[in-house]
Amino acid sequence: MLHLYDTATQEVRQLAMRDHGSVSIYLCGPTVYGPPHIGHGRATLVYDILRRYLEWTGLAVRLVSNITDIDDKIIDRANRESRPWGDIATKCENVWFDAMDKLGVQRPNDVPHATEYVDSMVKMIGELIASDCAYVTNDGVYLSIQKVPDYGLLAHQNIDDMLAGGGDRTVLGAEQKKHPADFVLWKFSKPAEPAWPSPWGQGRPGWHSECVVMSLDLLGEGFDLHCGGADLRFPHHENERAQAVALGKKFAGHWMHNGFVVDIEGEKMSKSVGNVSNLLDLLDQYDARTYRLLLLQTHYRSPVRVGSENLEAAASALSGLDGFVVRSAVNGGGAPDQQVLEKFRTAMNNDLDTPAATALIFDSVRQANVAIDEHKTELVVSLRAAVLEMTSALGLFLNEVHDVDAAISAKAVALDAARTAKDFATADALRDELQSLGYVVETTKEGTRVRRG
RNA sequence: GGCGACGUGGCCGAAUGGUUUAGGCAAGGGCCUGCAAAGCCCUGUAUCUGGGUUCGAUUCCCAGCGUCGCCUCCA
Repeated sequence: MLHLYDTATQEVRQLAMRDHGSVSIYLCGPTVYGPPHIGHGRATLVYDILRRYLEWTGLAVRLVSNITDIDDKIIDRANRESRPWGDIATKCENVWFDAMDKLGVQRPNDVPHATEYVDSMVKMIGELIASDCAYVTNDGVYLSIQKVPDYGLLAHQNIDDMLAGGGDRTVLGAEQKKHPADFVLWKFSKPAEPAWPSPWGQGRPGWHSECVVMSLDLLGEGFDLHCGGADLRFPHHENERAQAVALGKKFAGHWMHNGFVVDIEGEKMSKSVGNVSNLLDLLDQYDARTYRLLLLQTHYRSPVRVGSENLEAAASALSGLDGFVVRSAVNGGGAPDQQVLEKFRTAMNNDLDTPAATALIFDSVRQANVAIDEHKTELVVSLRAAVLEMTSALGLFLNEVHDVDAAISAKAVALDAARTAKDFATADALRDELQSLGYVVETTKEGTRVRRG
């Protein structure tokens, strides 16, 4: 059974399932006001790997991930560029899913949008006011965190301590709030801003409300797992939870947070610092699988440097795996080595220990390469099948087919002919030509094999 | 100021109270090869500093130094 670190309890514990045989997961999705950066790529890849692995073990997974399509930043950009805010949200969402497709990240089962849930949020806020957990000020409706007994559970800090520090920061709307940490559920709109009706005045929902309403609507109370980047732990997830607690509803049973992508200096990539790298640029420069492999070689809770050095190293490793799959192709299939798969499960069930899992894959490849030389066909077949099984469980799909066109294949045939005729000058020229075109040229007894490097 | 994470070989990155401390990339030597490439084999005497606990610590405890994160929009 899968054991995962739970941010709420600060321990690795078994992921309990509300419904036998299926897992309900809510993942906080993007606010669509700009291009996705590589940090978004990490989060989505981590949870894509989790999802694929769970499905591989035979579980049914329902993954809900939202799109925040109304937010101050979207409005700001719309104002700056004199464009309709909805236009920005729609375009950014399209760019987002294009990037996800390229990354090989599967679509969530449900993609709720904040704007589709405004009525539900208004209803929820009404309930919170009715139960005296929320109150109206001159600029919106706020949740009173003092009504939430264990507020600070995910932050692992009591409110007083949190407020004691960071005193140099301005508290938004402080003069109207009952407590500095109270957060906005509904923001009254200014003229010309997008607005929805509510009993308290025209406005728009606050950021933290949508996920509560959508997760409870689509997954129901007490769903299994809530995940997102470590920066969402507080205040976003804390505040989501606070609303659910105030409503008297059972919320997520387990909280999972992935670590950051950091820059070359080791600093977190952050929009406010301005050191973010565009995910689309990375996808232009590298095979998308390279990023997935790099992340697999790092534990999901550790920070990871995504720079050219690490990406190049992962690219070389990936090339080796692709080469293996082609080299080890033999006629007739076979069952995967069960011992290897058992080790794989053990690693993955241990808080998604993908570094150990990838080490196992590389070990299996090496053993299989030895078996090829020793003509131990059965072993080759079972190890190869295990490697393909594991990599596909992680969403790392290896190139099983030669992706070379006829002209290139013809050169490989000509190269073999030249070698047979001991015309090494011609053979070397052909090989240089192929290599300069970016191909890896492998000489074997069965003939020259050419593949993309 | 509060809370938390971390400091492992040339680089990345796991694990662990003790005979043989993953894996990847890079490097050197070898096998193979017409020569290469790919693959395989071998090599590098890695655990921030100082104390403590222990028969024994990289691992546990304390202190120090350093890095990073959260406390504010952020995956």
